[in-house]
Amino acid sequence: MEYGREFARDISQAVVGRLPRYFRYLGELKDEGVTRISSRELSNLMHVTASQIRQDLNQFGGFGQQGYGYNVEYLYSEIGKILGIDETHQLILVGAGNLGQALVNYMNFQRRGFLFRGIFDKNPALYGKKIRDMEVQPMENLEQFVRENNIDIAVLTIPKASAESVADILSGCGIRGIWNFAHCDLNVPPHIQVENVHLSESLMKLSFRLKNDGSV
Amino acid sequence: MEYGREFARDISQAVVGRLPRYFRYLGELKDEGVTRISSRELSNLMHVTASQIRQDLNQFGGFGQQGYGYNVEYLYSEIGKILGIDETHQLILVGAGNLGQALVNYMNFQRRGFLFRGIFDKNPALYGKKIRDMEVQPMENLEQFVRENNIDIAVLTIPKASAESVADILSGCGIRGIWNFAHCDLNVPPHIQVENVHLSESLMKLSFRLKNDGSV
DNA sequence: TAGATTGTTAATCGATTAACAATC
DNA sequence: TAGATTGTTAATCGATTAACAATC
Repeated sequence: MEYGREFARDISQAVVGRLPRYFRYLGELKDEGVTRISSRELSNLMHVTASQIRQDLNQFGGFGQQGYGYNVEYLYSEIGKILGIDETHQLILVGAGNLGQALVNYMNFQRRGFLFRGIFDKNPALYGKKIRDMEVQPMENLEQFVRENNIDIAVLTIPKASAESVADILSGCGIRGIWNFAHCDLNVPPHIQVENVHLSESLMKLSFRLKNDGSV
Repeated sequence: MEYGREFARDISQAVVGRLPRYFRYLGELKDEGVTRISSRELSNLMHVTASQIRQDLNQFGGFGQQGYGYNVEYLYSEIGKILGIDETHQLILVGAGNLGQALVNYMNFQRRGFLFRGIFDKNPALYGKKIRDMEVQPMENLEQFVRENNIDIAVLTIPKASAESVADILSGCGIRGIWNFAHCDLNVPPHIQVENVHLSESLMKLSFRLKNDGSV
């Protein structure tokens, strides 16, 4: 089956947020050689209700079979398609600091078809530095590079001060999504998708729970 | 005002998830010298409803004043207390790979009172390596170090294969929270808080939106 | 005081769970 | 076929928004 625009407009963020986790569990089951699983078994494994699993999956179609359950390999592959990771994505890194370099060197993304094609930084001291077979380029090259290499996704690991202006440049040259690690929200046109990873906010949530839920 | 256990049990995750963002905006307003703000103004800035802001804040008390709005500095400081970042936290890093090293070198956490005290790895080649004035230690030292230094939070940047066993060790020696970057869910006793940062899942969500919401 | 804006209750909306008929 | 389990509708629950009286 093929997935795309037509139906997905009204998939709630709650559902989208759970899909990668289903994908992860199904991948592990597949690796363990499990061939079929019922929503009930999966619910025990994942600590969510079987109802929710069936409800979520049925947003995209009937992948199961009454009396049998779900074929693990098939469901895994279908969710992969829904998530769009049956296709490869072209990435660039903007901001070659510690975090940026760590992300580029992180092999797991490549395995899923997220391929880094270029690295940019405004610090001249880094120009030409090789990180994973790519040389850090000056920001001036950014626009042309994105156009010429059909880059889909820009990974933003720069200080918030410059994030907004870089996002503007990116928006203007055909990028489709921004994976934003800068500590700010980005204002971009609606056809550009932004996924934020706000690490300090994540740490603050943990801090809150330490203070409040901790040691009952 | 002091915050803590007694009331916070029933604060929903939705609210907790928004607190750090309020905190960020208020911090910026404070830095800009803004002294007061109404829920309506803040709502325009943050693109959420004024109702939600007032509703969220009133879970913790009445911080505003009718006819006036909220005092920025006061509200900022109160949310800081609610989040528990008026106190310092003692952290260790477990897993001194690229990502782990990047996190340790990231100064922003320190600014908020999250202080790295030790670094551990199971790779002997790294023992003694200095990262930000700390030497990488063998895993054997972990338990004693946590106890002796009153470590609150362990940052887990290790492969999923060893994550569960390390989480078990940590659970047993007085750690209170785990900031988990490993690609798996952790089974820990209920008094231990886990905050997951699943980077590949975040990237998959972006991929989904690229495929589905993209270019209307 | 009059105007503004909160704190809070009530109404709405959406997401989760339960139930069960359909069906493999 | 009988048993199991889905797909899907209906019921419940929780979160968001609207409204407004209280009050600075």
